[in-house]
Amino acid sequence: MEEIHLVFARNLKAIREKEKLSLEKVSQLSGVSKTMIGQIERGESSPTLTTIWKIANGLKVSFSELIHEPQPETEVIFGEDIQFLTEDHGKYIVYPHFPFQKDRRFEIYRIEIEQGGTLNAEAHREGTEEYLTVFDGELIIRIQDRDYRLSSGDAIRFKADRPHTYINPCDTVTRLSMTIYYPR
Amino acid sequence: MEEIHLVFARNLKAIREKEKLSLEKVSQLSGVSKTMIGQIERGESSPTLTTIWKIANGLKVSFSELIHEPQPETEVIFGEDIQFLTEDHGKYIVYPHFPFQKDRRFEIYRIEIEQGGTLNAEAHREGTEEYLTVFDGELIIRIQDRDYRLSSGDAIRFKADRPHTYINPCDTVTRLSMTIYYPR
DNA sequence: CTTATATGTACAATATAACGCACATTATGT
DNA sequence: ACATAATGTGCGTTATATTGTACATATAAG
Repeated sequence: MEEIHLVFARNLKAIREKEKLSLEKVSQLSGVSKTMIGQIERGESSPTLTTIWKIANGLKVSFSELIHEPQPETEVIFGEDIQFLTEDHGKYIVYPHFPFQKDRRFEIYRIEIEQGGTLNAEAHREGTEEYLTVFDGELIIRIQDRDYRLSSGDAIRFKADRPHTYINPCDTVTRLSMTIYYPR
Repeated sequence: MEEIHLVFARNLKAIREKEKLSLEKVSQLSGVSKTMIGQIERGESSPTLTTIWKIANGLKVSFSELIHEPQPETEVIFGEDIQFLTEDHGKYIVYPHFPFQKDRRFEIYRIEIEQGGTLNAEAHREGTEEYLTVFDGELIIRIQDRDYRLSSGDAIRFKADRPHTYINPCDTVTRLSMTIYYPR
């Protein structure tokens, strides 16, 4: 996921050049200093909400035009490029393949749990659902004192707006796909 | 026009309370400090683009949900409440009745020009148009060496993407309505 | 009532956004 | 070529966004 302020930077510069405006002109139109406009365009600064507003008004463009990242029709994410996260002393590894995007309502992760690895997850927002598919090993999902044991090839859907626990009961690694859906 | 960060503040607090989340929880979800969340909600801070992003992601809400100001069906603007601007040593007074809004494409001002008042306006963006209606006095609009003289009751539309000048040639005040339209 | 826990605010310290000015470089005109 | 203006960047200063800790108040538990 590209840094948001770099998206902003690129969009701002594109709009400015499309309108054939100088930094000075944008500065006058928006009431934001020329220096700051330059820094923002170069991605050296993450503008404040009020300055974003000033710029949007000065340029007569919508907020979303400035933060919109053009989505390619096809997108490839290579595993080695993903910045993963770990829990439970490195035994629980999360690969965020498709993080949340405002216009979608879900995000997709890949999870690896080493032998004996465990993770206690807090309750998510009301109505949130999780969809898990196990690819390798065994997985126990504990939800409200109920245990569900899944093997490779199994899948489960459950309401994630309550605490739940992921457990790898075996001595082999467990690998699974996780999709989280946020309603509304 | 209400300050944008106050709109953000209200929306954030509304969403948080709707979800029954504490400041602490929002902090964990977003990775922004509890203190900062509190300050933003109280309108004491104008958050940075990156923190706006963090909050939007943590709460799984769209950017626009946080900056959207619910528009009442009917809105009354009292002249005395308007913060006016002056040019030409106070002889040219601007009352911004309906400033630009992203989803609209125009803004409406009321202008008063004292006797002998003059304003040289820079060229606006390509395609911009102005619609003027004179209510009192006389007005001369100078566009590319052409003078257009208007009296009370007259109106004019012209392309404002070039320099133009407003002149009150009389010894009485000139009052007019100005609508600026931004294409695309 | 007392103790513990949670929730929101006040405060001091730090990081960084924002500004004004000066500089280097590039266009523009004569 | 030269002067002039315009454009974008570097720098020091100021303003403020952000954080962590401590505090106050409320809420729940015993």
